[in-house]
Amino acid sequence: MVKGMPPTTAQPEDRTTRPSADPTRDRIVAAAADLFSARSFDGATTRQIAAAAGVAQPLLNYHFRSKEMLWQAAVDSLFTVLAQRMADRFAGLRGVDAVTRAKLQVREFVTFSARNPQLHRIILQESTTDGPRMDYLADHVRPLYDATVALFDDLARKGAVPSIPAPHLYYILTGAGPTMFVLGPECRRLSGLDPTSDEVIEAHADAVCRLLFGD
Amino acid sequence: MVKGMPPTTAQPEDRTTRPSADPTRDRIVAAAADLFSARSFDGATTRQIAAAAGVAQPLLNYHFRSKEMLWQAAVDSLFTVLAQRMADRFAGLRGVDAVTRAKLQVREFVTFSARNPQLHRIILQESTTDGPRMDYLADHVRPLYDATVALFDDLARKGAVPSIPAPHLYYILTGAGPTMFVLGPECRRLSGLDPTSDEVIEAHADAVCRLLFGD
DNA sequence: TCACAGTTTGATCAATCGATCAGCTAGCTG
DNA sequence: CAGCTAGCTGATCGATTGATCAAACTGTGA
Repeated sequence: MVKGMPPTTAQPEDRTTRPSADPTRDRIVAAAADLFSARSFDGATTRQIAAAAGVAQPLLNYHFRSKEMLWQAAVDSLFTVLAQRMADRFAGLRGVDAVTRAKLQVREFVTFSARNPQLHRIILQESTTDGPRMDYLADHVRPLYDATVALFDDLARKGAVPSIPAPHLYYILTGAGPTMFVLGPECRRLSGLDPTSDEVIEAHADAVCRLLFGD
Repeated sequence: MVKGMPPTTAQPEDRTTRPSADPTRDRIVAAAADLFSARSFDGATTRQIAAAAGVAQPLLNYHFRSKEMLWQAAVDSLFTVLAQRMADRFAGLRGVDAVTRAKLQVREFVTFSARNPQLHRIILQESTTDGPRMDYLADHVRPLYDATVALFDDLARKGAVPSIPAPHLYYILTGAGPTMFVLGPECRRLSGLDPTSDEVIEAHADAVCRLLFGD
């Protein structure tokens, strides 16, 4: 039973330039993120993911030990992209006053979630099941939640947003921002708008900021 | 796992009924609505639904021809309850002026979605897959969408809500209202609030109305 | 009373799921 | 060169899926 030892976890310390597994791994993770977000954990099959990545199905169990751990790797990559994006945006606003910076951060959140609805979809899926995968997600979301709540508390003190308890404001923002894009297919059918177009995304960011900040 | 050979129905009243199908059918539909919303179409198995309804699994194929049609029956029942609830609320507000009536309707929508998140969860699940089941849902949502857009257009003309294009306001409302409760398990972990408690629900309805209507 | 029809169930089907295993390939190492 | 090993695949496993079928139960009408 003990054969070639499968790499247990995703340790970036592997400096091997062998037949280089990393590109293949990345393709699998990207395909997994897409299919898990589109069809949910149960709905996406390992064969579909393998086909989308252009590899054989057993390779998923080779690189990741199970479907569950492949899901975790996909979630990790999505959170990494989101955190990187928000950090970049924050770093680029060093000199700006707090309220203007907050407005731009909200805009960034809306536009990012419009073009990357996968993470929101996965969180919505797992939140209904409420299993151990929800624990995993909550640990990733918590830093973002804490930072956002602190931001809203500060803005409310400054009078920039209505004095609504921060947790409620948080769920109003995370609902009002991405829902139009998470429900993209529905939105297209009902309103005729294309939720992937730049104009619609900008208009929605305008709407959310207008409602939150008053103008 | 109670599998008595006599019918396992724990019904205290067995007076008149022949094996009439309707009560059993209703139990199956209710169990299907719960499990489909909690675990998605693929995640919920027909055996789980049958067990929750207290019947054998082949009975689902007897009353409904397939899993797909059972899902449609569950969706129908959820939409029927929602439409009935909103119609009742609307009928009870005959003499009230338009703006006050709109505020109370928004409150009703928020509190209803808080206590009945199943429908929102199902729509969110299917919107990511975007298959024929999304067509089925869109046809049910369309009347609600049209009515809400017309309402927002009227409110914007009256100056009661910010002059934001109605489709964007619609998705802001359908996002800001139910998301805290659709993400109930996440909300409990991150904020410590109980999204099923009356106080939290009322506070969220306050917050949404405050943001939409300004006061 | 008895046969009939609507309900319900246990047994079981083919299909598909995630996972495992042995074996093939290719590149580095000595 | 030969040997080794990480990367990868075809074949296949047991478990579970939705669905089907014959048989059994039960109240009702004749």
